[in-house]
Parts: sequence; C-alpha cells; structure tokens
Amino acid sequence: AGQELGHPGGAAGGGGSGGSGSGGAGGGDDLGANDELITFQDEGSEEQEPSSDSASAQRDLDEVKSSLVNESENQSSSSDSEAERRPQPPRDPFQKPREYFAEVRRPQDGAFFKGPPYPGYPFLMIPDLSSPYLPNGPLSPSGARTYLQMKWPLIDVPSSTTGKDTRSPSPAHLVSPQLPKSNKVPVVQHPHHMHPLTPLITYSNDHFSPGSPPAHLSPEIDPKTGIPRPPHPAELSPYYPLSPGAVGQIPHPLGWLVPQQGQPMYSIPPGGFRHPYPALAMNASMSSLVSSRFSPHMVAPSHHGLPTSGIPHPAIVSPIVKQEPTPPTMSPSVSAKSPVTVKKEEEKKPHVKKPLNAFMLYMKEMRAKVVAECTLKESAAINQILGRRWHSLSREEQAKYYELARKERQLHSQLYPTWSARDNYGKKKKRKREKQLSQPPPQPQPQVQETESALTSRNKKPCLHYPPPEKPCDSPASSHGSMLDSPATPSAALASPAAPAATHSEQAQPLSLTTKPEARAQLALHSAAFLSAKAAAAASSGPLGSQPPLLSRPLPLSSVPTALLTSPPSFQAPLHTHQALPGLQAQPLSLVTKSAH
DNA sequence: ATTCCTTTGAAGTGT
DNA sequence: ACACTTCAAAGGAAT
Repeated sequence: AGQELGHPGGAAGGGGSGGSGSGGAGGGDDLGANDELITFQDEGSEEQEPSSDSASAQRDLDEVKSSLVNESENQSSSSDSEAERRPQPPRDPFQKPREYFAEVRRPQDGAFFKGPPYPGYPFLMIPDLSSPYLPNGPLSPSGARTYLQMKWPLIDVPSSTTGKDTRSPSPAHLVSPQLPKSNKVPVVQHPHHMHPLTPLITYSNDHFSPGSPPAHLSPEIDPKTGIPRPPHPAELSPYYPLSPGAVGQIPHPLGWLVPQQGQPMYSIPPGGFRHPYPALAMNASMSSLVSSRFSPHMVAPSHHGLPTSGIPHPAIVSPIVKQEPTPPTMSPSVSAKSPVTVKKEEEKKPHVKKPLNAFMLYMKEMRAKVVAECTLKESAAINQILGRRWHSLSREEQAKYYELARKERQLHSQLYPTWSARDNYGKKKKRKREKQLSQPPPQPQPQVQETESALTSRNKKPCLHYPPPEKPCDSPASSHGSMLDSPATPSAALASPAAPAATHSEQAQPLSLTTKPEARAQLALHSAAFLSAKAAAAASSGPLGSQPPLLSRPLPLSSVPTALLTSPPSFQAPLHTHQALPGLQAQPLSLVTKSAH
C-alpha cells in the first residue's frame, strides 16, 4: 500500500519517473490511477495517501504517532541520514534531495527551464469538477473529490537533456516525434485520440460535449508550424504551452487539473470554440485551456483583452454569480468596443479573478486531502494546516506550484492583457482593516499575539486548538527541511529565466518565511531551535550560494540518473537529507516573519 | 445572507 | 525601496 511513498519516481517523478519502474507502472495508468503517487516524497510519512483504506489507516496511526512525537524527535528520527548531512555545509541545508539531483543535472542545466522540472508536476488533484475559478463550481466536498495524479506530459517535454525525463508521463505516442526537444510540448496529435489524460481531465461541465475532441487539437495545428501566432511573451517559459509549435495543443497547466467527471477536458462546445483572444492570436491550445476551465454558461464579454468568445476564462466570474455584488455599470472603464459587447460588458462586467498563486494552487489541490485526513472542516483550520504543509514541502515540490502559478499568471495575462489586480480592488469588502489595526502591526510578542489573535476576533477557535487535530495531518514529514520555501526562489528561478534572484533567493528564502501570529504562538516553542537551525542554514547556504537558485530548483527527474530513480534506497537517502535541519519543521519555519527580512 | 477567519503569494497602493 | 493592503480559494462559524 505504501507504495513508494518515498520512491523517487513516485514523488519526484510523479510516478512518471517513467524510466524507472514506478514510472512505468504509473505509466500505464499514470494518468490517474494512483493516488499514492500523488504524495510528495518528502512527505513520505507525512502524507500517505488516504486513498487506500488500509494504507490510510496505517497512515493515521503513523500520523498519530508522529503527532505524539516531538518535532524535535521527528527531526532526528526521521532523518537519520539527513541529520548526518546536516552538518555538511557544502550543501544548502535546505537543499532537498531533489536538489541533490540538481547537482547531477547541473551540467545540463542549460535546459533548466526547458525541461519540465516537475515531471509529476501536475499531480494535481482536482477537487472540483467545475472550473476552479468558477465561483459556482461546486466542489463536492466529500466524495466527489478525487485526486488525479496528473502528469505534465505536455509540458514535460524534456529538454534536450532529458529524454529521460521520460518518466515521461506522457506516453510516447503522445509526444510528437516532431517535437524533438524543443520546448515544445508534446502534444496530442490526434484529435481523435483523446489525450490519455483527457478522460481524467474531463470537464465537469455538462455543457460540454464529452466526447468531442478539442477543436484545437484538430490537425490543422501543425505541431511544427502551428498556427501562426504572435510570439509569446518573453516571459513565457519555453515550455509554456504557448510555444509556437506545440502551443495549441497544450492545455492550460491548470487545465490538467480539470476534473474528472467524465467529460474530456478538451471538449468544447461546437460553436463555442473560437479564439477568444484575437489579439493574442490565441492558439488552439490556449483556447482549449481556457475553455476547459470555464463553465459554458459564462460568457466573456468582449473587451479587448477580455475574451470575446464565449469561452470564459476560469478567472472570469460573472458578477452576478459572484458573491461580491458588482454594480453592473460600475466600470466606466469600458471603452468603446463592439457595440453589442459593450452593452453586455456594461451590464455585467465580468469579474476577472486574480490568478491563483502557488499556495492557492496548492491549497486547492491539497485541501481535500487534508480534509479527508482530518476531522476539521473549517477552512480556516484547514488553511492553517495547509500553510504548515506548504512550508514543509520541499523546494521542488513547492516549485511545482510556483511554476504552475507562474504559468497561470502568464496565461491570465495573455487572456486579459488589460486586466490588473487593481480591477478587483474594492470588490471585496475590506475587512482586515480592523484586525490589522487592532493587532499591533509588526511584531508583537509572539506569545502575546497568539493569545490575542486567538482569543480576539471572534472567539473563533483559537488556532491553537487546531493544531492538535492537524498534527495528525501534517505531522511528520513536515520536517523535510524544505521549509525554506521561498516562493521567490523557486518561482523566480523557475519562472523567469531572467529571474534575477536566483542567487539571493536562497538566502532570502530561508528568511522569507513568513509567520502568522498564530503560527508564531504555536511555534514559539520551537523558535529557538528553529532560529539556530535557520542560522545554520543561512550560513551553509550562504557559502554555497554560488549555485543556488538553480540548483535549488526542482530537478527534472530526467536529470536524475536513472540509477537513482531505480534504486529507491539511494534515492531516498538523499531525501532524508532534507530533514537535516532539526528544528526546522514547518512550524519553526513559520517563526520567521516577513518583517524579518 | 454576509462577513469573518485562515493561509501564502502576487500585485497594487502609499510613503 | 519599502511597508502595507487587497484579493485569490474554501467553507464552517459567527453575525
């Protein structure tokens, strides 16, 4: 049952590790079959998949145990090897196992961005069937949620180096031979053939005809030639779907997440599919992405920048639907546009939501799991757990989400070139004000604050209460030392080739950890240890900083030597290294506040 | 029926 | 440049 929690393939490869056994296994069904695979390596003990009952049971036990165990203990216990490593200065303490691979891969790094660093990337679980962005999108809380292990076949195209990446989730056939390595994403070539993932990806929308192949998939799109499109923004990563050749075929990154209900994600209403974004000359893929996530009923107004076609971006929410009432005419901004559209726009300007950030994506993906594992239902509590888990994720793991988020932003920006976060300002009620005001801003004593925060606000359950339950959930693994999530780093590094930050990122990252008041309270105990650990980390990282960011980034499995993949033991060893930092569990990490920066 | 709560990150605003 | 705000998701709880 446990399957290879730790298995490299499973985690890193997302099972896709194709090359290796697991990958192969998963390969067949990789599409969704194994939930277990979804689990992150690091989390190993931490998250065992809920999927299997027996497994879950054990997991629970483990979790309980772990919960019982002190974090400190965890540190030591969990990571024997890592403990040893810890001392090793040379490497970034935070460096995770994967990083280990990173070194390996380093040589090739040129491909760094190209290769899909995260083969498993999309193990996204798609909780809700409907488009994520849709407010309506009912996500069936309970059972409905299934986690799909998505692979990132499209994106994955290994860059040159990686043929091995092979874990390639994507079946060979899927990949277009023609697309050698270019960043191009392998795409499904036959319209008729559903992408293997397709079924899984199915769209929840009833509106869409299930079977119909995506228009964009149509042959017309020549992988090589592709539909003439304007060059994608420089910022787009090479593997971004938009890439000329492959573009059309690549689904939105998040699109993969699309729900499982039976309908193919690509299916698009016959008429519905146009290139919504003329300006962008959106390629089929793009549109498909977009379409996939939207509920048919949503109509995008034609603005410039806004999708004219009927295919709404998930981000678009009709005001009506949306909770926040938006005055229909509210936006004077609407400039002259097509007459018809103008009216509609004015009447109801679509609410374009902000693209989800990495953490949000993570939350969406993991929430169900956490909920399943824990008895807690309150989102606030769940979110706390998720926040902790987030910190406990290895960089690579986080990197997946950062990259996803980055892509999401890119897509969003393309879809809504004119959209600005500012557009949504004021649409929600401002509430924090009071709270913030009430709370002394920066750094009140942690403990005090905790009390304060916990007690104040509405008597809401003090977070403190949550922890207990949560422990089971988060527990153990948390220790992966990955805590250093610095968003910046991964994202920056990954995201933009240009990403400057790479160097500083590492250092910064560790510091970057943010804490919330409550968290602080909880963490207070650990603070000392944490700080020390952190310091150590910083120290270690600093020197090493030389290679840092990139290395720190998630490694494409491809880069990883097959041997490692195949041999769990060896692979795992590195993994354990994560934990190297003893006090660094998620909580401890959280101790650091932004202000710290 | 709304708003709060909670999380992190991105992006906006203000100084 | 930096600090601070707002919003994104989610859903129970409080109002």
